[in-house]
Amino acid sequence: MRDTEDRSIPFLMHLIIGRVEALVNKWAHPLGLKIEGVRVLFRLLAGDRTVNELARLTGVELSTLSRLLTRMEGQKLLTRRRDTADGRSVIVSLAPKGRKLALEHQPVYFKDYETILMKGFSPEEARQFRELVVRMLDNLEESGADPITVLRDTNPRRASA
Amino acid sequence: MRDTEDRSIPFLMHLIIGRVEALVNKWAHPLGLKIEGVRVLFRLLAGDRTVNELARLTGVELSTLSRLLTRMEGQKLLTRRRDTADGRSVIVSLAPKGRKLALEHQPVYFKDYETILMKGFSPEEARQFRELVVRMLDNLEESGADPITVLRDTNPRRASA
DNA sequence: AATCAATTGTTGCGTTTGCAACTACTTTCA
DNA sequence: TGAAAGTAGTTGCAAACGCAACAATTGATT
Repeated sequence: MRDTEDRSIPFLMHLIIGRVEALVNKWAHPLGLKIEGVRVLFRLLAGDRTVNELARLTGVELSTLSRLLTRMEGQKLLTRRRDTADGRSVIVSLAPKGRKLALEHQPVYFKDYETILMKGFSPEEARQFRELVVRMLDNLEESGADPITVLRDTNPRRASA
Repeated sequence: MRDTEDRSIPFLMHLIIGRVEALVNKWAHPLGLKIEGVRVLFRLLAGDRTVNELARLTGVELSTLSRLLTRMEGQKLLTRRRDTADGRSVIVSLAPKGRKLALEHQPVYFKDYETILMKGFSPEEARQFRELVVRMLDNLEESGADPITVLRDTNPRRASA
């Protein structure tokens, strides 16, 4: 007998994400990072961000992120400085070492994991999957889940060097 | 400027799952459970399981699951007993209170979250999405990720009462 | 201007996590 | 049969987590 849960879409997606993130973590381990750290690096490649923005954009809880940033600062991957325009905010930027790492790995990274997942997908299937996923996010938002700000992201503080 | 990550399929799915599980957790909180606990209950509805099987089927790490089971046993939701046939295994069964809870909530649960996600999907779109998700799981497995045993589940130890 | 509300980021604290070590039991195979 | 290898489950431990409380700053209201 087969449980109902077996073919539940949220559960299957949960499984997929779990495996993908395990793969990414294994990949990122030699760099001294976990997947959240990788996400932060790649985000910053587009430009500086406040801690809050990073939290929204990466989906990492604020206090967790704060501590993660402390660690990554210790690894010389990024820097934090207080915003002179708004004294509450802290602006996070890539340090040279972090930029190098991000630039080196970003292109492969994104391509690889999508390639694995979508192997054997026709271009039309890939396109449609992507569209359905975005519609799911919209549906979620309408139904009272937390807003998903990534999809209407604002510009970073300062473009990447 | 828009980051590459914004439209990365794994990241978008990560966001979806995060929101869905937050919703489920909010829903499950009055029951004294979190989403993993809910999954365990629903699994057991189909029949008894060893701890190992439950871990594979729910995607919860073994030691985490062991402790979760201890808590749920304390809540009188389930029982544990050693397998007489194989003295290493522990068989987990629903207690009356847990069965009641699971029976009450399972039908709504699965329907609800899929309904939210797939709102506005045509039957054809829903069918195709499901198919593509399953193909993703297969792709993952081929590419060296941990096996995803859920899709070829064996029978439970003993059918549900 | 003065107060009150709201926002940003960090830290304290109790809980939870996952790895590794461990015990207990079973299977293998020489 | 009897050691060695393998498997199931629990627990110790250090690290990580999220909530709530907090200080610092800015915005709104009068």
